[in-house]
Amino acid sequence: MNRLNKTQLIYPESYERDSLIKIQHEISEYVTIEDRFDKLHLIGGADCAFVKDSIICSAVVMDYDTMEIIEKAAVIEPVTFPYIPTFLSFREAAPMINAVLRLKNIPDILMIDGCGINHPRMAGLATHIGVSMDMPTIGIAKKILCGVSDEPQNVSDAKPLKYNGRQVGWYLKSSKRSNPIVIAPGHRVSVKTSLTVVRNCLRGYKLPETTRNAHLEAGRIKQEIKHEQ
DNA sequence: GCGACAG
DNA sequence: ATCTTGTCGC
Repeated sequence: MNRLNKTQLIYPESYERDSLIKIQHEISEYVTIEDRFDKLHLIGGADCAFVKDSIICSAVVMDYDTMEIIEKAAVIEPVTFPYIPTFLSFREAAPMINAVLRLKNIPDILMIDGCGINHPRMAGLATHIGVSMDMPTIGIAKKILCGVSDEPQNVSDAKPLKYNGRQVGWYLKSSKRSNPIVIAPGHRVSVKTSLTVVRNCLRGYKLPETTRNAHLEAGRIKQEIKHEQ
C-alpha cells in the first residue's frame, strides 16, 4: 500500500492478528510528533462507555482559555471487536471518530482516553485516530501500557516515560491523592507540548477537563439507556 | 517459559 | 471497561 487508505485503518478487511499488526506498523510510519497545528483555541476530549453489546462514545469541545464547554456530541454503536491489550483501536476508534465527526466545532487538538505513541508499535488509540483523521491528538491513560518511569511525587510534577531508550511521554501527578496519569503525543503534537497542554486543562481533578467531561457525558448517556430499557 | 498488559 | 457500599484519609 503506497497511499494511506484511511477507511481500512478504521474498518480493517481482516481482523487476523497479523493484519492488525500490519495496520499498526503502517500508522507508525505516518505519525509525526512535531507540533503541527497553528492555533489552540478549541480543545477536545473523547471517551467511551459500554452497555451490554453497545459502545457509547462522547466527544466534547471546550474553550482552551476558559475551559468552558462549547459543544458535545455522541454516538451509540454495536461493539464489533473485543478488548485485547495493544489492539484497543480496533474496538474504539471507529465509533469515537464518528462522535468527533458529529461536532460542528472542530477542536484544534483532541485529547483521547488511551495511549498515543506510548505503545509497542507506536500505534495507540490517540495515534490511530490522529493519523486516520489527520488531526492533532494527545493520549491520556490511567495506567502504563509499556515503558518505564520514575514516580512523580508532588502535584504537577511529571517524570519522563521511556520505552526502548527514548522518551514517549510523561507520568504526571495531576492531583494530590490520585495515582499519576500517563500523557503522550498522539499525532502532530510534540512530547513537550503534550505535557503543557494537559497541564493547562487540569482543574484539581485526576483527569484534564476534556477527557473528564467526555467521560462524565458518556456515563450520563449510559444511565439514560439503562433506565429506558 | 512466565508474567504484564490502555479500555 | 464493568459489577457495587462502605469506608479510610486529608
